[in-house]
Amino acid sequence: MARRELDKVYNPKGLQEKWYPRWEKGGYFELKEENKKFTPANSYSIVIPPPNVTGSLHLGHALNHTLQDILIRFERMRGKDTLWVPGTDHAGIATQNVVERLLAKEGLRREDLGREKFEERVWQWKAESGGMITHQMRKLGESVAWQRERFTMDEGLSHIVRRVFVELYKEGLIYRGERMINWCPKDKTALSNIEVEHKEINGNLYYVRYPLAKGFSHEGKPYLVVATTRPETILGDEALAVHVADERYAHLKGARAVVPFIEKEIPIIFDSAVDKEFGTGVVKITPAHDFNDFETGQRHKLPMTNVMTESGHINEHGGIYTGLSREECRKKITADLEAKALIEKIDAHKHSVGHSYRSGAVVEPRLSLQWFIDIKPLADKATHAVKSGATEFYPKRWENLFFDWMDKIEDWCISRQLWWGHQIPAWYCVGDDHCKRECKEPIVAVEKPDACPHCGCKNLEQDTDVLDTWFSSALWPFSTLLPKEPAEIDKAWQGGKVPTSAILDNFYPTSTLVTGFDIIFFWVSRMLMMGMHFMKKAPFKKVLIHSLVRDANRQKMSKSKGNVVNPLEKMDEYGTDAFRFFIISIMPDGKDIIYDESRLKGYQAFCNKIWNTARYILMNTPEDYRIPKDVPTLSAMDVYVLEELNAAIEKCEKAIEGFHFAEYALTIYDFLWKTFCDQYIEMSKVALRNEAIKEGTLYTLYTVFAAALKILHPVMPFITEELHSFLPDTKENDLLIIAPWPKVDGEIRKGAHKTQHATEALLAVVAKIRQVRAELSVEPGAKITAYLTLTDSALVAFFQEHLPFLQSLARLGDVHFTEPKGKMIRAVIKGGNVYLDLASNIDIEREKARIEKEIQTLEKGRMASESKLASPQFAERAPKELVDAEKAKVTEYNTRLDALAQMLNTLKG
RNA sequence: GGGCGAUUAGCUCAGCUGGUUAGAGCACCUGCCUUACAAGCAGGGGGUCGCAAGUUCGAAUCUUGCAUCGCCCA
Repeated sequence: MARRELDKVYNPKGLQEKWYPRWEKGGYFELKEENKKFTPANSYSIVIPPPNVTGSLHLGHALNHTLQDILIRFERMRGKDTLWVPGTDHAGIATQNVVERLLAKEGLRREDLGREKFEERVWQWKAESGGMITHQMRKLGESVAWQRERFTMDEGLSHIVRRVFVELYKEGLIYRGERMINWCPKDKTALSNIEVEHKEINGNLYYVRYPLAKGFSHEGKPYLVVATTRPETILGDEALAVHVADERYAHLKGARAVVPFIEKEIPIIFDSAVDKEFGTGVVKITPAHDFNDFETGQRHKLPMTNVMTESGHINEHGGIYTGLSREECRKKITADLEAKALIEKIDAHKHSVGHSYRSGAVVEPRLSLQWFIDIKPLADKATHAVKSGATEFYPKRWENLFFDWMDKIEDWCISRQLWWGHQIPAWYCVGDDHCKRECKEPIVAVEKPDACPHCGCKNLEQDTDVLDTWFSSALWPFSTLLPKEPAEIDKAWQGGKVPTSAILDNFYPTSTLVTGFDIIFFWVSRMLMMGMHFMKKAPFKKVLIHSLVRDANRQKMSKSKGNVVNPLEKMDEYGTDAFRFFIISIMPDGKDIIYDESRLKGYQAFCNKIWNTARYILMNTPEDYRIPKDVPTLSAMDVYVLEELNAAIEKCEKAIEGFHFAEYALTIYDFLWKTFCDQYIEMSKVALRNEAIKEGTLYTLYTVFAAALKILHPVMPFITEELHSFLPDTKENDLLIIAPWPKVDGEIRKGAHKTQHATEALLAVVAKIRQVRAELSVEPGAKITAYLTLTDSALVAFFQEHLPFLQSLARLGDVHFTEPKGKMIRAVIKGGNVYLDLASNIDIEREKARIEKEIQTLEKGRMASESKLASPQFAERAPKELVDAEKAKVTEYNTRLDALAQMLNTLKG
C-alpha cells in the first residue's frame, strides 16, 4: 500500500467530522453489556453534571467536559470499563421563559394555551431546539455513552422523582406548610435560599415618624422615629419594636403607634432580637414581608398582613397605594410622608439585597404555602459521607465550605409555581358533602389515585406546583443508572429497598464528579444527600472542583458585559485539539482561570509541530517498513529518549490521577517538543544516514512517537487519532481511542542508568558549543573543527562512539580528542575543555566579553556555595551528602574559573 | 464582621515533602527560509519571589503580623 502523504501544514478542519462518527458508530463510547462481565474494581464511571437543555456550550462547560473526557479516555485506554453518562436538565424556569418568549412573539401568554397545551409546546421546542448542546458536545469530542443519554423529564427519571417524593413524604421528610419563603415576583414562583444571591446595594435608610396613640409621647414629641430601608412595607406593619433592655424606650411599655396612611393602631413590643444600634433603636415589624419580622411576629402573636400580590404589586390591603408596583409605591409613599412631614431624614445606606439568580429580580420575602424537605437528617448523612472519606473533594479545602454550609442549612423549599417541571405527585380531594376532616390532607402517590381514601370521592385535583429542578438533579447519579422503563425501575427497586442492577452494582458509586465550586451547594451536596439516603452509599468517590474562567481583565464572563468567549468559535479558529489542550493548560489547580488567548495560539503551533513530526518520520521511513517485534540494537541516544518517554508516561499518569491537568499538558508538551523534536529528531538526522544505527533509530522514532500519541490522546483526541492512522502498523480498525495506555519499559530503564550520565555530558557540550557560536556570531552553517579534552577517559570513548550526534547537533566538522595546537576559542565545561578552531575570525573584544560574562555567572555560584560552607553550623548540621556536593561544586567552579582567567590573560597578552 | 485563597520576569503561570546559578509559554532582542515544521531553529536580556519579623546551618517554600486583590458567608 502506497503511503499516504500528510499535508505540509496542520489543518484541523475535517478531523472532528472524520473521527467522531467513527468512534460513535463503532460503539467505543458505550458499555459492552452483552459480552462483558463487569466488576466494581475494573469499572470507571462519571455522570455529567447535566447542562440546561436551553443552554449552549460556554467556556465553563468546555473546561468541565474536557476534564471529564480526559479522565474517561485515560481510563478507557487503561483497560477499565468506562461509562460516562450524558444528558440534560429540564431547567424549569429557564425553559419556561424561553418558550414564553416564543409565545409572546405570537402575541400569546401561557395562560392563553392552558397548562397541558403549554407543556406540549415545551416538548415541541425541546424536540426542535433542545439538542444544541449535545450537538456541541460532539464537536468538542466528548466520548460520552450517547445510548444512555438522559433527560431529567423523561419518563423513567420522572417516575423515579415521584417515587423518591412519595418515600420521603412517607418518612416525614417532606412536608407542606405555610412559611416565609423567597419569592421571585418576576417569575412568580418560590425560590430556595440558595437560589438567592445577595448583592450590596446603595440604598437609603428612611427615618420615618410614627405618630403615637393618644396619651403617649417620646422625648416630648408625639411620635417615634423608626429607621427602615423599605418604606413601602409600612403598609404591612403590625408593630414597632425596641430592645427589651433599651432604657430610652422603657416608658413606652403598653404604648401604641399609628401606621401612617393605614391609620391602624399597632403595639410597641419589646424583643431581644432588636439591634439597639440600628437607626434609632426602634424598628418596624412587617411579619409577612421579612424573615426576621416573621419570627418576631410569631413570638408576639402578631397578625400577618400580606400587602403584595404575586407580581410584587400592592394588593387591596394597601389602601390608596393598591395597584402600584413595589418600586412605584416606595417613591410615592416617600413623597407622601415628606408632604406630611413624617420623614425625619434620609441617609444613604449600603445594604445587602437578595436577587433571584435566574431572573435577577429583587426577591420578596413572602408568606406562602409550599412544600419543604426537612433537610437536617439528609444533611447529616451527606456530611458523614465526606467526614468518613467515602467522598473526597479535590482540592480538599472545599470540604470546609461544604461542612460550613451543611451546618447552617435550612429546610429546602422544593415547590415552584411553574408549569414546566415534575408536577408534585400530591392530589387533593375536591370533595362533596361526604368529605371528612382527613380529606383536607394531600394524597401523595406515585400515580394518580382513583379515589380519595377517606371519602371515596373520585374528584381529585393534582397539586399545581412543580418541583425545584435541582430535586431531580439530586437523584442524577443513581437515577441515570437505573433502567429507563418505569416497570423495569420498579423491578430493580423493590419495596423501597436499595435498587440493584448490573449497572448500579458496578458503576455506583460513580468514580468522579467534576464540577465548578459555585455548584457545590446546588448539586454536590444534594446528590450526596439523596445518594446516601436512597442508595446507602455516597454517589461519587471523588469530587473535582475546578474554577471559573475569567477574562483577561479578571472579570467574570457574562453576556451583559459582552466579554463572553464562545468556545465553538475558538475551536473553529484553532482546532478542537489545540483548544482542549489550551483550556487545561491554563487551569491552575483550584484557582481562577484567566483566559489568555496568546497561549491558545501557542498550542495551535504545538499541533502543527506534532503534525510535522509525523511528516518527518514518515518521510524518512522506507515504503515497506514495519516496526520490528524484536528490539534492534539501540544507541545511547535511543535509550536516552526512550527513558525520557518512560518518565513522561509516569508523570502523565500521576498528573491525571491527581487531577493536575496543567501538569499533564506541560509534561507531554515538553517531552514532545523539547526532548523528542529538538534533541532526538535532530540527532536522528545523522543516525538515519548511518546504516549501523539506522534500524535502532527508526525503531525508536516510531516507538516514541506512537507512545506519545497515546499519552496525548486523552487531551487531543482528533489529531492523535489521525496521525496514528498513518503509522505503518496501523490497520483499518486499529483505533487509538481503544489503544492500551503505554507502559514503562523496564529494560530501557536499566540500560538508561548506565549511559545517562554520558549522554547528558554530550548534550551539555552541544549546548556550550552552540552558546559560543551564537555569542561570537559564527556563521550558522559553518562546520567547525573542534578539540575536546576530557578528564574522564570513559567519556572520551563514549563521545567517540557517538560522534555523529555531536557533530550534527553542534554543527561540527572534524572532532579531535587531543589538545590543539595554534590559536583556538576555548570554552570550559564540566570535566574538561572544548576548543573551537575559529582562529581565522575571532573578534577579541567579543570573546573577552563572553568570557567575562561567564566568569560573573560562575562567581555568583561559587560565592553562594562558599558562603554556605563558611558557616560552621552548615558542616555540622546539614546532611553529609549536601556538604560534599557543595564542596565538589566549589572545586568545579574553581577549575573552570581558573581556566577562564587563563583564557582572559591569553587574550589580553 | 467571619472564613477561604492569592501576591514569583512586561503578561499568564510552574516551582508539591525547606537545600540548583529561581523556571516555562507569550512578548522583547540577536542571528538563521540548515530539504519535518518561519505556526519553525539556535542563542540572549529581563526577577532583592507583596512588606516585615521569626523558626532553621539554610526560606520563594514553614510560622506570625501587615498591605493589596479576589471569592464565599453574614
